Amino acid sequence: MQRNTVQRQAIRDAFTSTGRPLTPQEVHELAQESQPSIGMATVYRTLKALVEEKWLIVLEVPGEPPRYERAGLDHHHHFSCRKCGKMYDFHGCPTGIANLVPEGFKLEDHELFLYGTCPDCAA
Amino acid sequence: MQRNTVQRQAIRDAFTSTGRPLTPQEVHELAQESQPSIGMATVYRTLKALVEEKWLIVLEVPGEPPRYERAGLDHHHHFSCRKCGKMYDFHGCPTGIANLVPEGFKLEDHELFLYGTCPDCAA
DNA sequence: GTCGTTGCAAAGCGTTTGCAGCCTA
DNA sequence: TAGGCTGCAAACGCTTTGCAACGAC
Repeated sequence: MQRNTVQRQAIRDAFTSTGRPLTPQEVHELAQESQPSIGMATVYRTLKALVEEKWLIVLEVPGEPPRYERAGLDHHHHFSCRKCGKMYDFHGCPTGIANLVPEGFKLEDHELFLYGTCPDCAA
Repeated sequence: MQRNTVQRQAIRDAFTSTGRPLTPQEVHELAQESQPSIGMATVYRTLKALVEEKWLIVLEVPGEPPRYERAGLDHHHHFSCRKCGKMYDFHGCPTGIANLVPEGFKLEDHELFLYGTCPDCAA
């Protein structure tokens, strides 16, 4: 990512203005608001480049297309609301994860997804 | 699923003999051991049918193709080996998951994925 | 014999890549 | 001006679907 083009600025703006994890589709639609002729290939190439330079990270979600969000957040997990589909960050980890793996398995990392209802939808 | 064909029996055998979650690819390879001419289309169609009749359930994994495993198992989670890509079940849950969610969120379910090295690959 | 099932090939669908022209530095 | 970047279209990998032949009941 050596040159600062209007397409790349439009993609970065999509993240800074929304402040939530976005799918490539969402990025494309948001970027088209300022750059109507931008193509999906550019979106994918730019997302990949922004991940490589650690401006974005990939958020893989079970059963959904990958989302991208701003890098630099602390270790956290995600809560997915089953009513509105929005995804929220939460901090902290359950204790004793290391004790769960059977003999012989070497644990390196973990990923926890919580599902339920968010405050907005519970009201 | 009205007729019991040799192809369907081969697919069911793949699950009963391995006892772990399988990708469509793995199912195809295992089924080919007894039915070499079986096609991927049949695998996909049969997996879909077995899910509909609740003999299998779909296991969606972040960043990986979906896997299928026997329905009716106890509550459990999954360990994914980063070397060979195989997925294993393990039982038990970390404690205190309910305490992680912020005020106002209603927790209904959770999914935990562990990543590391399996005993076969650690050797 | 019926008609559910199969294998093949083609079609979809989201993502990646090749390429000629564009435009930033 | 050089060469990184873009848009288009073709290629790709995985999954689904159309269809004629097959075979379980």
